[in-house]
Amino acid sequence: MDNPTIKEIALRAGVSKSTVSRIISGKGYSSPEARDKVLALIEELQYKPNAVARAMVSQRTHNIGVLLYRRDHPIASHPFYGKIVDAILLAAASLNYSVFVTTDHDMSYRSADFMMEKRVDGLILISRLQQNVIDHITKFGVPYVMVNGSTDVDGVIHIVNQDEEGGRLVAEHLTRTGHDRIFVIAGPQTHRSHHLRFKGFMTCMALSGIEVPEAAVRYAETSTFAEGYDIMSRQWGPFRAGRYSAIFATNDMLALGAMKFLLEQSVRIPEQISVVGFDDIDFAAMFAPSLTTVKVDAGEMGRQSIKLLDQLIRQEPNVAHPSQLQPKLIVRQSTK
Amino acid sequence: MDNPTIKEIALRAGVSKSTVSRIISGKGYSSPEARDKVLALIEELQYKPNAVARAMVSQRTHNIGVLLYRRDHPIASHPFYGKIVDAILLAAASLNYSVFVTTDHDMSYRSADFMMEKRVDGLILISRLQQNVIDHITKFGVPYVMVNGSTDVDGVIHIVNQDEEGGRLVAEHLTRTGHDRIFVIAGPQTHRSHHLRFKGFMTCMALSGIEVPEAAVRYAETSTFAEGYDIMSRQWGPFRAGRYSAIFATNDMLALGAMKFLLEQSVRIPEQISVVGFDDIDFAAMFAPSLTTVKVDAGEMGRQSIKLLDQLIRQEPNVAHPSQLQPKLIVRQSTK
DNA sequence: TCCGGCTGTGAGACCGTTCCCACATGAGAC
DNA sequence: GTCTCATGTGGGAACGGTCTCACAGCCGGA
Repeated sequence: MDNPTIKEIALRAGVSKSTVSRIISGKGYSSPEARDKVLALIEELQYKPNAVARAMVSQRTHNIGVLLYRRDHPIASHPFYGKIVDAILLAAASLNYSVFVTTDHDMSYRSADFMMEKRVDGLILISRLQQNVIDHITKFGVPYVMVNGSTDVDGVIHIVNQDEEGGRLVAEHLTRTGHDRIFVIAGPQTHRSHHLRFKGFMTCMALSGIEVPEAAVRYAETSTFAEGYDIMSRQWGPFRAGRYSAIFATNDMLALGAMKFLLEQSVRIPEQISVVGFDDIDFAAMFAPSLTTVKVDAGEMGRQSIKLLDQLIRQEPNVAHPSQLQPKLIVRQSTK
Repeated sequence: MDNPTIKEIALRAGVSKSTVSRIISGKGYSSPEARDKVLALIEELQYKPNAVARAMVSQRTHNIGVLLYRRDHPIASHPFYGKIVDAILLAAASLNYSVFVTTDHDMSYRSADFMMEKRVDGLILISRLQQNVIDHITKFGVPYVMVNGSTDVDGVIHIVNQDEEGGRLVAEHLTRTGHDRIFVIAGPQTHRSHHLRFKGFMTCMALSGIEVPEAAVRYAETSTFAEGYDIMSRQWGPFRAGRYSAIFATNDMLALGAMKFLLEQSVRIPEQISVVGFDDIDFAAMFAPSLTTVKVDAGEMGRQSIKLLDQLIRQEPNVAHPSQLQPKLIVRQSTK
């Protein structure tokens, strides 16, 4: 039942464990006879090298940790972050890394410390990590990259979308399609991406000479569907009065929540109100009507993150900081 | 930069590594003076025990592997399986397990073998694993549990929903609300849950004396949104003619796809057609109109799976096979 | 003939823990 | 005064690999 060891193989093959090791790793000399015998035994005994023992001597586990911060529940199943995780999993496998996925709550150091005990080769930090957690991790001296984090930290590889540009794309699309009374639902401004999307949008609107008054902006506490729905329900008065012709929400969840409320009030989208979101989560395309949004390439974020992390781990000389990802406007049924 | 070792601590504290080890583990004797000194050094040097070395001697890694099978892309981000993974992650952390998440494609042994090399303490298999993969894993002698797998395997702990009962709930709900012309979209019948949901539904309908003719059933190749949409678009003729008053799809994705198509044809839901899904993924509640469905407690599945796996790992004498989870009908806007 | 290089092999240190065992000290029982 | 027993400590094997080193043959060239 127990896993056979290299010693076991050596014993049966009548050679030393050094020889077996050499044959397995393929470096150093070995005679064809020894090779055949050992290889046959490996097959027969279903020998699987013990990665723990290997890690012990090589000081490399070939494991990496993914840390997600969670406040509002969804984590792996989050429609956006889940996509990043998926891409990481796939890309990591192709580079022979195994991935610990872990979700840090209540901003403790617990998961991070845990990953350190496990001696991961590197870390990927996703979403909003508190600054103190980042400082804590930095002290370990383990390579890490951030993905779509809440803030930029100097010198840290940070994979992000060109969110400001994305905001601009939205403004452009809405103004070009004739909207000038736009309501904005701005997600948590403490988060880099919500902030920049909002900023990019506002800047571009100002440049177009279209005013977005203070009253037309609502700041959301969270970036959830429920929050979008709530905000819209509280704004129902002005909307019924025809004050606005379009809505921009800084992420899809907020946009969909808002849409849901409007549809329940029998508002026709896009005939009466146009809606634009941001992220292009799967559900954006599935909603009825489907949501016009800005695509953030979560898959590419995941792939880049582990590619860069791998370079850091292997200590490649000059790891290029990645360029920000290009957002892309996706026009669907919710705008006209 | 390098992590301090127990030896380092011992040297600085002027004691042997045995003593340090004893103090850290808390078993065996140690003097208060030694304890103070060692504990202070641990704090000062930020000593973190090396889990790799620990695993080496204890033959327990405290790592578990989660294997997901993926054919159609979504994995961690899958609205249903992602929920299970989330619950696993949380529950595992509370039992001090770290979790490797891995996604097996093209039914290879690769991920499974990889997990074995990493010497995980146990495995959780989610969704459709091919029988040969299961056999392969069984040979390792590593404890594992299945969650919502495609087939029941004898003697294997398998955490599933009472899908047949769920199908019954749907039939009951639809007949009670006066529907007798029901169209069914049945997901892949090779998958246990789709099959049982369908079977439970049909059995109950037959008992109610309401016929569901062959022509009113369409079998889906996959269980995706796109498939639901496609199937409905191909059935548009009969629907337009008013042939059916309700739809039951064996999961939410299929149901939502179907609804999306109907809404695009300006069909009013539920006034003209009622729709019922199965799973209660997050989107079901968010869709407009929100979807009546049967809730499958993915969170509970995740929690049970690691609880049971832990018992298997710790070799507790009699691990009770879990009872199937109770499904619950959730009536929302899509039915009347 | 001797020497150097290539081929093939095994002994043993090492990675960072845990744990068993030996041993030393002091107190209390007889 | 010896014999326990509790307390405290350190040495060293073991876990399963990798890797360095020493060494033994053999061949060819000087």
